[in-house]
Amino acid sequence: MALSTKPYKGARDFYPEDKRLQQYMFGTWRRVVERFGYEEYDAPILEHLDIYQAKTSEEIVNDQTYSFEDRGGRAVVIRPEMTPTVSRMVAAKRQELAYPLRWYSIPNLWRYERPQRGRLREHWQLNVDLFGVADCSAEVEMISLVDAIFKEFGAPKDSYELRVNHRALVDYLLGEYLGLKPAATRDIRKLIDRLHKMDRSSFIGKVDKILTANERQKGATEQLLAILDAKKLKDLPLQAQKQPAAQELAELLKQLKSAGITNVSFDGTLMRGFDYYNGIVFEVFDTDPGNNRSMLGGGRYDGLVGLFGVPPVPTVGFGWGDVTLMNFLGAHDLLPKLHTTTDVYVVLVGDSSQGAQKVIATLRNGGLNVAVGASNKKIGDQFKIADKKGIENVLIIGKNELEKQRYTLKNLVSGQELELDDKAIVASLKKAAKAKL
RNA sequence: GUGCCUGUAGCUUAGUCGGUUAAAGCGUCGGGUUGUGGUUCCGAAGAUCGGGGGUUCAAGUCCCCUCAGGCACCCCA
Repeated sequence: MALSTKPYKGARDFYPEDKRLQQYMFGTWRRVVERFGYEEYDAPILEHLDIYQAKTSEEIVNDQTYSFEDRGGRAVVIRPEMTPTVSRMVAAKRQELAYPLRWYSIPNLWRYERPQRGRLREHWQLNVDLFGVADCSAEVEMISLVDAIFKEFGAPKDSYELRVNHRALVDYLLGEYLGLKPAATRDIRKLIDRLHKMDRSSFIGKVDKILTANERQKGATEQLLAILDAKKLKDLPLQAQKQPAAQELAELLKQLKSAGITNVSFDGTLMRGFDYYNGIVFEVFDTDPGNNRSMLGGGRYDGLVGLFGVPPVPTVGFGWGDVTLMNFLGAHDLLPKLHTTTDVYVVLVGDSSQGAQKVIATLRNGGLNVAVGASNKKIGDQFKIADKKGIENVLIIGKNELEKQRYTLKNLVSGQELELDDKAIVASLKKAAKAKL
């Protein structure tokens, strides 16, 4: 029986052309995030199980992690998300770090689940966190940063939508305003999270099952629907609008507006799955109907660092998956044409290999990326290989060239051929490379 | 974990009511006289039709099982 050539289920091989795209995406992420003053960190892919048990989400920890016992009997997990890890790192150096702390990472994460569109078992995720800012200027920065990344990818404003909500506002509305008990609040919150996947009547049916007869009689169902239908903060009940959480959201929207970010709106149905969020939460949706899941999400989690036995640090962060980003870029025709990093392919004619070494070294010392063809192949074949690899320039080195110390440089795109000495080749190719940028 | 759908050359697919040696495009490889690719022309290789069982004179085609993949749910990036 032959071995399978497929990669592990839900994971991807990255052939050079795939890797090129990945590096484009990661490079764009890095560039913008660093423009906002964020610094890159990293951590091991394995973590202790218990750092997720505290605050992630029950289902992820129990059913969706790759977890095992190591040879020393320790409960180990392949990280399913980065937030607990970075919180652990901050907690470990809680006293010596200079706040606010701006950190980012692009880790690969694993979750054991059935793969489908926009969701694999292994994915890479841009994680950006701002530690030490308690007011909503942190959220303003975070969302501005997200918006700047979209612009850097060339995304038009109508291709994505930012939505915001506030955990404390949700708690107030469900708890104090509607008067629901904590257990019912939690169930309703989970139900709201799935609201857009069902029709209104089945949603109402499920709400009625959670509510007590007394609550239903008092009109809690209708009140809940009215809240969820709110398109703006001003559509909410007056008492709710006076809540600090609502005022914080209003402040956030106001500041984003003056930053020129207008495709952001309040969405009372936005919940987010992780239990650790305690303040403003936000998500970005692709407006293409083919990608109807949230592309990235985040929010405030002030309590997580404190779980490691140090004073808490107010924190806002988000995660953005490479799979959802790739689907987005594809749907909106934003994938760039990417080329090999090799500048020139040397075609050796006959027995010229030894004589060509000096020229090749000169090109490489001059900063060019040079791949060398096999001299036992026919010239036409070497050209074909260069062309297939997408290498734009071919340098022919044979007897004639070595005698004259001038070599034939051919551009495969334009078809133009030049006879130049080694210094002139370096200058010419460097100039061409520069013009491309 | 639950449900639905799909498996035919490396890839994308055609294959009639079950009927002889399973077809095409792309790709790959070779060639169109020995120092020029991409375009073009000629040619070749490449498929036990995912696997196993069954029905039948006859199965790529029908039935069952199984494996793999996709989609949806759950959850989430």
